[in-house]
Amino acid sequence: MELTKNFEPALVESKWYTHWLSQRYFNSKPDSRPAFTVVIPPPNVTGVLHMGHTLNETVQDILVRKARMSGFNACWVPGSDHASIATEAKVVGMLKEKGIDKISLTREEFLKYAFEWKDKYGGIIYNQIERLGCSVDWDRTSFTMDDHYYKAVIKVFIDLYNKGLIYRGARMINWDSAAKTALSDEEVEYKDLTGKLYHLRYKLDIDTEEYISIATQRPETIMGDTAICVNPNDERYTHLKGAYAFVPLINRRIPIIFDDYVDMEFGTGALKVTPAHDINDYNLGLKHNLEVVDTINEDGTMSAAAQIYIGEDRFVARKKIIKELEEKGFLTKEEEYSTRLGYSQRTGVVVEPRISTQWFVKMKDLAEPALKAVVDGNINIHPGDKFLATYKYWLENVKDWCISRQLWWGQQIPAWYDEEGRMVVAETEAEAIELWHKQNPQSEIVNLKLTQDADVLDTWFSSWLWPSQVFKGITEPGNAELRYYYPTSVLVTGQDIIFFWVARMVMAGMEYEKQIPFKDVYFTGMVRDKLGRKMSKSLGNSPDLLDLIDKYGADAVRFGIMVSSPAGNDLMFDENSLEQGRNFNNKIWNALKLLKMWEGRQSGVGIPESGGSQSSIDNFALNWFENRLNKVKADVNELMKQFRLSEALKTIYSLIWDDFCSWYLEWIKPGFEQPIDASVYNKTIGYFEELMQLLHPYMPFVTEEIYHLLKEQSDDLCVKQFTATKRVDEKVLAQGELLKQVITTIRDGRNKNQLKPKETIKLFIETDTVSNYHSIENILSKQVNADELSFTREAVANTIILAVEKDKFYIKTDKELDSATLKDDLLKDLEHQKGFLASVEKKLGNERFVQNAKPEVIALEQKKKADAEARIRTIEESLSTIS
RNA sequence: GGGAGCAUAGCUCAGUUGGUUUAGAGCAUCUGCCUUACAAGCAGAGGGUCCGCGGUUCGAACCCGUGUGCUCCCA
Repeated sequence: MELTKNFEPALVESKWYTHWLSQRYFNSKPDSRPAFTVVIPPPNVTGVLHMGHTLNETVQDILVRKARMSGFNACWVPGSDHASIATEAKVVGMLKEKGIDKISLTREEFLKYAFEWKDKYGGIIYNQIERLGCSVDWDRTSFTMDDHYYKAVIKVFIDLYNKGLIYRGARMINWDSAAKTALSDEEVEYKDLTGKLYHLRYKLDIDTEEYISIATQRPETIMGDTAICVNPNDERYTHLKGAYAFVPLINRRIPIIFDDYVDMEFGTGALKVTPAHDINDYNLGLKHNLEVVDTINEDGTMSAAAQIYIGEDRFVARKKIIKELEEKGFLTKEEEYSTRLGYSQRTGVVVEPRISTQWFVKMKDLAEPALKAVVDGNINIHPGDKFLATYKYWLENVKDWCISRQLWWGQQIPAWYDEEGRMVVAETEAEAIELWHKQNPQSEIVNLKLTQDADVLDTWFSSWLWPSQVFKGITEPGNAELRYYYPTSVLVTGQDIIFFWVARMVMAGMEYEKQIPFKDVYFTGMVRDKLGRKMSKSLGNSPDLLDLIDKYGADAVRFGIMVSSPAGNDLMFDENSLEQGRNFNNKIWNALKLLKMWEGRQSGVGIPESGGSQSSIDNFALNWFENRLNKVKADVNELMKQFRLSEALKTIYSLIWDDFCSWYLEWIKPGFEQPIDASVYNKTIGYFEELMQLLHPYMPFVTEEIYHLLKEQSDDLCVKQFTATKRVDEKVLAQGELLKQVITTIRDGRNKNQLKPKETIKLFIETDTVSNYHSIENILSKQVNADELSFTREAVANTIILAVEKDKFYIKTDKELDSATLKDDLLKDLEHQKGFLASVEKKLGNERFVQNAKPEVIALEQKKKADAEARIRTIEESLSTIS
């Protein structure tokens, strides 16, 4: 079979993904094996996968594939959430393009459009997950608006309401005036910026022409002022007890009130109180029984209550009001002021604090078990040191969660109202009517008409049930699948949704399953661009995943993102690392091509006894590589257990590229057109298979392809089980390291003396331990192109002299040597060695060191000393032969 | 304003209870190679005041204090 010059991913990827699916390798059913369960954090249906998702999905696939190959029944559930606000905005936009106004539709009609939209665009992310090679169980794909899921959300709402953990009330909430809905605290993003502080004077209602000045950032809210507040200890204002002032422009008469909440130092020491538009003012208003005048409509325009600029946008109105205040002499001063503004995470508009009747979840009781689960170590957070504190802080200071949204796309709140506003909470209208009658037994109404609450629930109020409801844990409590798969094994997600999702999932898990939802949480970092900016849709700095896969191949993308992704740290994404991944593919591909060349040129059976130089090479090479492989397998297992996936990948990369390709294959490579020993060939194929297996979780496509090209296979790598690691012979590994070091040192010596690769040398070795070299001398001469190798007891004249540990190497060549350079190098080395020796001697000469240090540490220092002394002697002897 | 984290080679990062031959890797750079698997490659090399200062210790990249700079979370 003719193999292409380079590895070509495109065909291979679709071929194997289709094959894996047809074999149903990714489908899971409960059986006698232990379960390894992962639920995909639901990306929302509005988007495409950005690099952050790519990292997440790759990490999950690595863990899942590794588990699947290690005796676990791996179950990875894909899915997406309905993203209430974002999706509704997109659907409204799409309708607008069609000339349809949302208001002209009924809720049912609108939902039909929304589901159509979801079916059309929601599939994009699934296609991307597939292209990445993710081994998810597609039969289990879940969506937060599926029928059973909808029911679960409603059931939980009713349950929490009946437990008194959900209540309805008027509170100051975060209002998104673009989406026209309430937001939770977590959906508000604060940005620091420089604003302006306007000093305004309010005329006092007294006989003389006297004013009181206040400072505000929001002059457009003055029409909502219902008091001016000063500190009772502020002597500037004590004479104003019981006085009134007039709001500029509209002349409303408002009282001067006294409260030590006001900071005397800030601004003018007088505060305008606008209870409808500021949370602190609201609280102040409650305390002092102030009127609430809401001057801003739900779309962010001025309301009739504002009396002026009615219908104008709040920011336009601000400009006009400032101008008018200035013209009429109320504006006395403007100053720069650094402040913080809240923006809606979903629509980007400035969030308006607004008094509104909404539904809330009481968080305190739910938070306690969620906190305990993590503090007690039942859930392990990785990297723990970094996020444990954040998690704890949030739960210890958690506030009630506003869960109602003034939207249609989502689970409609199961609360029902009669004409007088009396409310019952029930799943269906019929149940609601029944309940209403129970609660109002004296009523004689026959044809009771109830109206359902128009609002829907926050998307996160459905996502928090995810680990349990994807197995129908809420709707069919305690079912067999739930018992098998729950708690899930590990949750992989971005640190940015630790509150939105992780903490709340733990709450829901503890409340409904009485159990943690997952054993480990692995937080990936944020993906940033080369300039360190977070990749985001709005910045447009995230590359398109499918483009990257087309350009480099899925394996290379997976490699690139993992190799630069230390656990929990942000990663600077650079296409450079994908190139490295592609090159790695080719390296492996070329190793395959080399083996294919040998396939038809095998000789003999079994390794011959000592004799031919190649067979002695083979003996050592096989022995060494097998040990090396087992060592790395054990290391990789350990690293992966600790979620150090990036390091594990680097370890495998180096094993394949350096140990296997650069060293091992070169050692066993037969001479030009020479045959390879059949048993060596077969063992090498076996090693190659194991390497592919080790790498498979990271790079599934190229490894599966090569596994099948190596030889006729009866199974697929994808489900091939890892074998136990064997004991490692450290002595062989050490000998291998010595060999590598000697080869490198001699090659360096050759280079420095400008010996061309083709020029042969004669190598003399002076060593106390000749036996160390017996098994490796043939490899050595092959690798340094020596046509003669012998051992010597004394220095050889007119040679390049090199040293590794206590052994000396003399390179004899026909070429004239540059003795000056040689001498310089030796002198430099001598200086370094002497410095090193001095530091060791100083340590050993320190009485307190000898007294306090552990014996093995002292022994080590003594060995360092002896070695350094030996090296110094070698160098000095060498110098004397050059002179 | 409160809290957390980070600072090691040009870049991105390892460095696991303080002692692993006076700090390691990948990428980038430089030198030499079109050697028959691979130039998207091979063989080598150079490159560091472990952020500054102080302390603990026989011994500090590592522990403590402090300063500076950056990032994130919360108000």
